[in-house]
Amino acid sequence: MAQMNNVTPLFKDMAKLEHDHRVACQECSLYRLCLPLGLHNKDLAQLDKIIKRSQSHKRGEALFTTEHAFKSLYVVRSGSFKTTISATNGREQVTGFYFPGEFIGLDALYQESYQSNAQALETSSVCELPFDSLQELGKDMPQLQVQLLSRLSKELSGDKSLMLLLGKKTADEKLATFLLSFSKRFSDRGFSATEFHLTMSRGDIANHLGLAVETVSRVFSRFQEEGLITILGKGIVLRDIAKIKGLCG
Amino acid sequence: MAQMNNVTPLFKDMAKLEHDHRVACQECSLYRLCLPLGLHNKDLAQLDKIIKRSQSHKRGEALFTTEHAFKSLYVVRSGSFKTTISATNGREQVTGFYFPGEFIGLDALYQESYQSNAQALETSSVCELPFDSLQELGKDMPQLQVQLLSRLSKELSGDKSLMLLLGKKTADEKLATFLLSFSKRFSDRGFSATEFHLTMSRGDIANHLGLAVETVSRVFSRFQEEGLITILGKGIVLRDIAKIKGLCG
DNA sequence: CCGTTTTATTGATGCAGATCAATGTGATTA
DNA sequence: TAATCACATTGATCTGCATCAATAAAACGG
Repeated sequence: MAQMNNVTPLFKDMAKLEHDHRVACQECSLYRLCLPLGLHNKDLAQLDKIIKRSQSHKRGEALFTTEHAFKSLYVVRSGSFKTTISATNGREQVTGFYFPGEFIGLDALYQESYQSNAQALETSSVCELPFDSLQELGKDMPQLQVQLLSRLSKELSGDKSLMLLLGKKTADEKLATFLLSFSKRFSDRGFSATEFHLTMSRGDIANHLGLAVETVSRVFSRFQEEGLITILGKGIVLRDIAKIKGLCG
Repeated sequence: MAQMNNVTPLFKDMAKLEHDHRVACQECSLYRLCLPLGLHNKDLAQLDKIIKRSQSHKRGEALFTTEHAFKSLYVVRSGSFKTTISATNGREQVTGFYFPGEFIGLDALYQESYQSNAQALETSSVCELPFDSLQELGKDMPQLQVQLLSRLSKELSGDKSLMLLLGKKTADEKLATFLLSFSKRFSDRGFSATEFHLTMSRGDIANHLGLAVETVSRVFSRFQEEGLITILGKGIVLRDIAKIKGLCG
């Protein structure tokens, strides 16, 4: 944990924080953001046993797709991922971005089949939770179930906000909201709330927010002219958070 | 159950199906769509004990709002509801419509506070599940937890599809998708897949799909001209499901 | 390191759907 | 059953953002 709180250099992003893949939950820097929160030591040890700590996934590599058989839930360990779903005609929607400590695959529980595709945005690693084992474990560990419910509920709540964003907000509001949401998530993880890297492409951002790439570029440029932010390629500095907040609608 | 499967008259909507508020889960016509599915008799009896079967809510009445203290989850028993969230500036987004057997309030679990407002669209009733009791019960009833997880996951999955709809679909595609989703939900409940009542206003539909009321009206009218549907006020007849499917994108 | 490809920016134009406006229709109440 | 009110339809106009087009600047592979 110390590891994370001490590191907030300019544009040092989370991918840099790779650590030993085998470190147990107790020692993991993500502990306080992650599933095991609130479990007793004994339970934690049991959970620890079923977790597979996978090798890293390279940028662009799929963690899973809707074609794969459902087997596991995943928690991001380092790096970042995006999830997408596709319409029959090939159009895609980026349904979410995922950072360390966040769950991927929760929408697969119902039907026990992946409903989306998950792809690494940079070199990233995950903790794999085989669903069978997790369910088995859950039978004698109500606290674990509660945690899972809580995670699902949190994502649900976030998705409802995204519906508001997609359905009712202007391009400016969408991007302001997007920037603040990232700011919050980075700062929750011990990083700067005002300076960070966007690990995804402008295309991914645009897609996620229901905009065209060109619009994202233009709005970012204008925000910069207006002194709200500074853009350095994928790096962003928030210069006036108050004003950005005012733009969220 | 018989009750529901036998009833598919033209435009007889679900509100008409009101039944004794005190009927137990075992005898409830919604059993096979509802939470208790898969519970043993003994567990079911226990669940039954904590459920409060509320009096009916009139059209427009709030089931809960974000102002209320979180206390319970709800399952629609008869009628229908909508949920909304509001932006700071007063704009609202209709985040969902809910029919018998469907859960309301799942996004409140995380934070244990209601994140949305729920309102009856017609005279409706619910089964109230006090969260404390539910959690208590869940400790010795893993199957119940699994059911809850499954419900949450289903809603999550639906919301992701809605993100695709809101972010990437045209007005025609949105409305075609909307009509088919309702067709499916009605037919799942033993009603006609081709003839049903829309219990919500055009405004609610428009809002939910990220459109203006006028657009909804216009597209419905054009769909009618093209022989896809027939409109009789709030009543809808789907005349060419295949073609409507083709329009969903 | 250079050539190639991908991604991002900036400008010019077009259009789907919003907004504005007027009228119609069905519900509710007295 | 008329009066009122909320909701729905239809037409005319406007606009935010998409799309098209042309560079520019990174990222990548050899």
